[in-house]
Amino acid sequence: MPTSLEIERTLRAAELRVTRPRIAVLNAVHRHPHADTNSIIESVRLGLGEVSHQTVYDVLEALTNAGLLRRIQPSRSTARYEARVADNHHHIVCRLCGAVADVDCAVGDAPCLTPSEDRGYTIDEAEVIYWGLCPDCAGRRHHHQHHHQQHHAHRSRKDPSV
Amino acid sequence: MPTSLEIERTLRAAELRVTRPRIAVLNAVHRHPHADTNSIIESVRLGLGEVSHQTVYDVLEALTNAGLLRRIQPSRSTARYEARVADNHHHIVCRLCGAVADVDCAVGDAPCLTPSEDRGYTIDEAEVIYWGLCPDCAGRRHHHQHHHQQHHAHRSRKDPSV
DNA sequence: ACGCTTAACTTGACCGATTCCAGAAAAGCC
DNA sequence: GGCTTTTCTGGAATCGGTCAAGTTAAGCGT
Repeated sequence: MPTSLEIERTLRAAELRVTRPRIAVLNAVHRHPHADTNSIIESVRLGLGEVSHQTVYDVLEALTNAGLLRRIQPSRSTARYEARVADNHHHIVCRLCGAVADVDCAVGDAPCLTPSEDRGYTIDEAEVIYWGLCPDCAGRRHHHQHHHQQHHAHRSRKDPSV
Repeated sequence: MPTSLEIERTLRAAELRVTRPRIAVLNAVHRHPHADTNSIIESVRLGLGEVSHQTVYDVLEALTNAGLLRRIQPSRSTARYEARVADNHHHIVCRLCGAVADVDCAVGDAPCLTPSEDRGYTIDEAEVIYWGLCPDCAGRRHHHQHHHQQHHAHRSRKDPSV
C-alpha cells in the first residue's frame, strides 16, 4: 500500500497534476483491486465527502491513459480497475458471483503476445480471461445440486472487489 | 452458410423450439460474425418485418446458453455474437475502430486453459483478446501523424461485423 | 507572492444498451 | 383439437456511462 507521498510522486512522474480526487481514486483502487466504478466512487466519497461521479469517471480515464491504472471489463460486468500495471498478469472470473482473482502469465513473460496469425493487425497487448467457478461458488453449487443456481448473478450481494 | 434445414436441425438437437426469430437470429449471426446486438436486430427485421428487440435479446440469450452462439464483449464495446463455437479460437480487436478478427489458438488445442496458478478456481474456458490496430487504422494513423486520432472511437461509422 | 493559462471539477441533462413486467400468441405434446 | 409451457410483444424502467457549459484551482513564469 503506497503512502500519499508515493502516490503524489507517481502522479507527478506521469505529468499529471496532483489533486485530491486523483489521490483518493488511486488509494481506493490500491485498497480494492478489481473494484467497479461504483465502489470506487463510494470509497472516494468516504474519504473526501461529496465528489461528482463525473470527476471520478474523468480521473479513472486520465489515470488509465497515463498507465497508472488498468481497466478490465469481463463480459456482462461493468468496468473494473486495478493498480497492478505493466506486469502482464491475467484474471480468473467466477461465472456465478463475478469475483475476480489475479494470475500470473501462463507461460512466462509475454509469450501470449504472439498469436498463430495476426491477420495484419499490429498487436500490443494480449489479455487473457479465465472463466470458471470460484472456490465458494463451486462449493455452494456442489451442496445444492438440485436447487437451480442463477447463471448470471454478476451483480450479487458480494463485494465486487474480491 | 448453413441451410434453413440445417439450422432447424441444430435447434432441435439443442432441444430448443424452432421459431422464426430463432432461425433469423442464427442466420444473421452466421452472415455477420461479431455483429453487435443492434446489427442483429436490424438483420432480423430485414427478413421478418417487425420483431421486438426483447425477443432478439431473449433469443440471443437462449442460443448462447444452449452453446449455439458465443458472446464476446471486449472492453468498451457492446455485446457481440458469433456462431463459431467450441473450436477454441480467439480475437484481435482494433483499439481505434473496434473491428474484430478471428485467430486460432496460439499454442495448439486448449493449452491456454492452464494458468500458472488457479487460485482454487475451477476453470472451464480461457478467453484471449489481442489488442492492437487493424491494418486500415494502422495505415491511416501512419499517414496523418500530426492529426490527433480519436482514441475511443469504438462505435465508428464502420460496419461492426468485420 | 501575483496573475495568467490551462487543465480539472461541478452540475445536471442526456443517451444507448439492457432488463423488467404483464399480457397475448404459438409450439410441442397428448 | 385442446392443454401446458415457453416464447413473443410492447412499453416502461434501470443503469452504466457520456456530453456540455460554466466554475475552480494547479502549475508556472515574473
